[in-house]
Formats: sequence, C-alpha cells, structure tokens
Amino acid sequence: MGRAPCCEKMGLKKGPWTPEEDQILISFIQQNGHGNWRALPKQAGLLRCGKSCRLRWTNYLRPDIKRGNFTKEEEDTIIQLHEMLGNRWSAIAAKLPGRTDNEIKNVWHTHLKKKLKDYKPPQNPKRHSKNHDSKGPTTSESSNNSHLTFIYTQKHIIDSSVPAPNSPQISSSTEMSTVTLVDDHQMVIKQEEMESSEYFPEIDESFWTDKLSTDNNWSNTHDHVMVTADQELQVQLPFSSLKEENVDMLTTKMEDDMDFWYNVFIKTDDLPELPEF
DNA sequence: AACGTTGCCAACCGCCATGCT
DNA sequence: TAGCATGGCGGTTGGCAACGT
Repeated sequence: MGRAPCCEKMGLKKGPWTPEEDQILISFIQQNGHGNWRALPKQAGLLRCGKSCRLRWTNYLRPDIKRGNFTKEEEDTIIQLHEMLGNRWSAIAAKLPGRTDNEIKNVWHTHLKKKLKDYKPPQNPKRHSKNHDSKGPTTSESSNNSHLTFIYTQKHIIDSSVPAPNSPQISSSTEMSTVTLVDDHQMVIKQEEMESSEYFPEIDESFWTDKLSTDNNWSNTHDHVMVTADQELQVQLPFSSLKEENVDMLTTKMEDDMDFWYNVFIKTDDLPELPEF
C-alpha cells in the first residue's frame, strides 16, 4: 500500500532530539496527554512527526523510565525471558518495569548475547529434525504452532556443602514445579518439591539422548508432577508423557549461586488435556 | 597526534494489527 | 466489509565516543 513514512513530509525534523524539544514534548503531554500522536506535534509546536514524538516519549522521556545500567537480576531476567519469548522485546519489557523494549533490545545485542554464549550449553543439543530448520527463535516457532507449548524447567537446588554442579558427587537435589502463564500460548513449568536422589547430571547431548530416549528413567522417575498456574489452577502432568518426541528444544542452562536449571520446550500434542485458563 | 576500528545507543524504517468510519 | 488512520513492534542504521595502532 505504500503509505509514505510520516517523516517524509517536508519540513519535519529528524535525528537527535534537543533538550528544548524534549521540554516542549514533556510540557505538552503533562498538560494535554497524548491522545493522538499524529496531531500532537502540530498542537505542541514541534517540527517532528507523531511517530518520532511517540518514540521519544516512550523510550526516553516517560517519567517512569528507569535509566542507568542494568542490574545482574535484570540481565538474568532478560536472558530467561528471551529464552522463553524470543525476540519479543515488548513482552520482555513488560516484565521489567521502567525498561523499554528498545533498551532491552540494545542490551541484548551489545552485552547479553555475548554473555550467554559463554555459558550456554551446546546450542540445540536435542533439536529434533522434524519440521524444524536450525535457525530462528524457538519461541516464535512455538507460539506459531497450533498446539500449546510448555516450557519445562528442571531446577536443582544444590546443597551448598556439595561440590560443583558438574561433579557427579552431588548426592541430593530437590526439584521444583510451578506453572505461570507467560502468554496465551506459553507457560513456564517448574518442578516443585519432588525429592530426587539422582546425581546432578552433566548436561550435554548424551544426557538428553539418555534421558529422553524411549525407555528413559528420567521421565518415568516421577510419574506425576503437581503444577500450579497463578496459584489457582492445579493440574497433574504425567512425566511419563515427556518423551523425546515431545521435547522441542533444550534451551539455556541457567545458574545463579547454588541453583541450576534448564529450559526445555515441550510440545503438548501427546500430553493430557489441560483445563482452560 | 592522527587515523582507523569497534561498540554503544538513540532514532528511524517498514511492516503488521487494530480500530474506526 | 473494505479502506484508511493510527499505534505498536522488531530490525536496522547512523552518529558519536572510546579504544587501538
């Protein structure tokens, strides 16, 4: 349809905003709000297009914008959410009050992508060949699927007295499980309060081959897992359903202090029917 | 000191979804 | 229901500063 970019109109300024322009925009929005971005610059006396005004406001001038470096917690959150949501920056930003999608996108591309490379396990160790090519965000694929996609998080809480996670000496762990609704198509599942005496495994390709093979002991170890959503819904998922063909992709190994967990995208085609949320 | 390279980040671009007429 | 206007989103770009040679 070729609608011309609004800024192509003659006489409209582009490029960095001046403090004076910022002040005009802030004052106008404080007094009048921003009901119509297209009309706003004319009303405010700015030689900018509405789109530029909106971006400047939402990304920089909004009073609730949190400026400054990202904390480690925020970075971890972004990494986790990115594993779940892919490049859905606005959805990620919604989980980080005061941060904008643009800012998060920049941080991801400049810092976190590199950081993640350092500790990410071998990319896509169990990415099954069927219906998937080898690139593209896992979640956008997932959310485009007609079936629900679950993200299963296996979390091991390690006793501080035991050696490092890669060591086979770890003698006990507790697995946790909860479900939170991420969006219409995704949930995060964590195991909850399930005793496990298995060693904390070294995660690599062979781990998933072993664990997810048809006769794996992992999925059969815990027959049912209680999961909750928003503290209201409780369902039981039979772990025995988690067979290799259900697992879309192992994503990131996450760690902080004593905790380690792994995200796994799980197709639910063969899982039991779940109640409506 | 001058020049080239790299990294960062604000801003822009184009597409899509939604709402209105 | 179609067409248009607008807002929102993700990808990309361009300018600037820091750093290296």
